[in-house]
Amino acid sequence: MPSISSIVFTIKSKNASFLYRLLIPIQKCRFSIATTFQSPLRFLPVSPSLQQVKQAHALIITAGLTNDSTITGHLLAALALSPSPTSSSFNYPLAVFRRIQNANIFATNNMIRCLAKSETPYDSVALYADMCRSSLLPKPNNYTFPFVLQACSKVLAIVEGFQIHAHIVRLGFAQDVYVRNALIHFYSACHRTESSRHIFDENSESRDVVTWNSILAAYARDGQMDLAETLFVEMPDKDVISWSTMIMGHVQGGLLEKGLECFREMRERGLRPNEAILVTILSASAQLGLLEQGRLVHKTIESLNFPMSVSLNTALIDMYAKCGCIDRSKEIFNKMAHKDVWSCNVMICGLAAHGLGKEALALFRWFTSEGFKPVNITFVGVLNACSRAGLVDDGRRYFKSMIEDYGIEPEMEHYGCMVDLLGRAGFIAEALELIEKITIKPDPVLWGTLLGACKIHGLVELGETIGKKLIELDPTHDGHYVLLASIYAKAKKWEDVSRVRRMMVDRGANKVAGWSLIEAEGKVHRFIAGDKEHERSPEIYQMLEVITKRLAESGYLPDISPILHDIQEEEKENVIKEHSERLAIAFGLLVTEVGGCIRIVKNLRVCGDCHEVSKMISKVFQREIIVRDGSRFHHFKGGNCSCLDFW
DNA sequence: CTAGGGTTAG
Repeated sequence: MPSISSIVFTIKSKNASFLYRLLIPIQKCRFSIATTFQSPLRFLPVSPSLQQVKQAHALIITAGLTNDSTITGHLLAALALSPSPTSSSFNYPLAVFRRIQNANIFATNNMIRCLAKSETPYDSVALYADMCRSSLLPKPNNYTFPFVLQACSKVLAIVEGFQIHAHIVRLGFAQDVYVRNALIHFYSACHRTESSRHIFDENSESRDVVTWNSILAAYARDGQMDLAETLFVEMPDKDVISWSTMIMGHVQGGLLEKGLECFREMRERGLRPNEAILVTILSASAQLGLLEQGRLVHKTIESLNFPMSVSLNTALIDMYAKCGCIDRSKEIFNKMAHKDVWSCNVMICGLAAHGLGKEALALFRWFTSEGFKPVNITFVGVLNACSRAGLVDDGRRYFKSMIEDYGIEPEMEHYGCMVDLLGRAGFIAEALELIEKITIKPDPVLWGTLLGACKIHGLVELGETIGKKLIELDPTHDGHYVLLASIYAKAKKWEDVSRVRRMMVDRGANKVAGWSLIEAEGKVHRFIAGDKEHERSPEIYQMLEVITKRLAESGYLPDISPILHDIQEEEKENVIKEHSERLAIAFGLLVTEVGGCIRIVKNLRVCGDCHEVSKMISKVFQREIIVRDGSRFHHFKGGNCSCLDFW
């Protein structure tokens, strides 16, 4: 290693930018040695650490080159590309920039770039304004605009952006691809999608992949995926960003299947996904509960030798948890060398959803002992865990601790957890008191939760009061009618049941159609109640008969209370028998290997009778059945359920 | 020296 003085000597005797050669480790270079010797700039690593930049800076100082515009410009460029924050307490790049007496355009542009990436991007716009009016600063050129527009996009400086657009036109940079791309991005960030499109259309010659990607992103941000799709098909060459823009646009817009399909198409073309795509696709698989799809993505990650980051591991943990394999989630989580708040939150929430309240709380205790700081969502998981495990005292304690020890303002979700926890455990008065204490407008969801508690505890009168109130509040929400009806049904008040049912029909409440899905033979099979569309429908109905017969032999009597009362008794039994999850289970028994696990995903909550039947099937047919319903997991095994019939 | 997506939890 040469001494500093010899380096300085070398620099002085050769040229200033030669020092990069000495500073940057060879293995971090972007290009081969042969090309790097021709251009010293290329010795910069892709994103230098702050320490590396400071080493370079130290050498610049000792070499007496702090007034050199070009070398300082390179230093500022390195700072802009550095991943570490450079402007927390004092502005390091600005201090460097101020050392130059007559900054050239190169150094000034890089200063604008640093400010645009800083925590105060508006300063970037301010410096641009200075450039325009001060004779001490150079005039903007084509490189200036992408940087300053990036700042405008970040802080949504619409008016300033408009003015800058005018400058661009006046100074004759309106045809520059980079400038145009930056403008499209700026208008998109300000939700001026039509303006983005206008710039895109203005010049069909001056376009590159980024131009196309920018307009795709503009439409995706605006939720206009149909228009994005049209352009996506039209565009000449697509890169990985084009695909990721489309995939993420679909998934974020709720078109989960579309996102998966787009991913499949990309893979068929032999393209390598990036991390954002993989995380998004795992999230889509998780939301849909498609375990096989999720597993396929996991295998893809492995076969690509993709580097496993914390976020990718977190996405996998979440996917396995939401697809019913909480054990796989635990495995991945335990193997992770580095964990963060997010991965722990996902794990805590996953454990809670699977009814593993005690494990969730144990993890939370580990989490705090490791010095992680819990956030609002952490407590949603913790309170849910308490609720599922029936740990009322712990729940009260954690709720208090959240506010007092961690200074987290409770949100509606936290109150929801508390009302659920108290109501479920029978502390109805306390739950009521809590709802009434909340000064902000009480959420119908909270009352709905309490209504659920009334159902569990058979509180007809209170349920009636709350139910009526809720129906009045939102007559189009079908869930409230259903809950109220089932409260009446539980009390065998059949007239009231049919009255509420009729009311629901008359007022045209948006009834959400219930469905259940199961993955088998590489396909997703979705059933609705009484479904006869499936190609193996006859066999499925035969299987239902077999189930009914074998359950009857072991003493099962169907509970007809949850359904319409004004139909004949036998009919009722049939309607229940053909609930979508029953069809899915019957199909599962047909197609999965003997003794294998059956996994079902439902959009609504499991009804009491289906819950009972699932338990019985798990015993009589000796099958593990895992059902993900609208709010939690049920693991049926040997005649029991993990939710302990408490849901 | 220029640009684009920035994902994941309730």
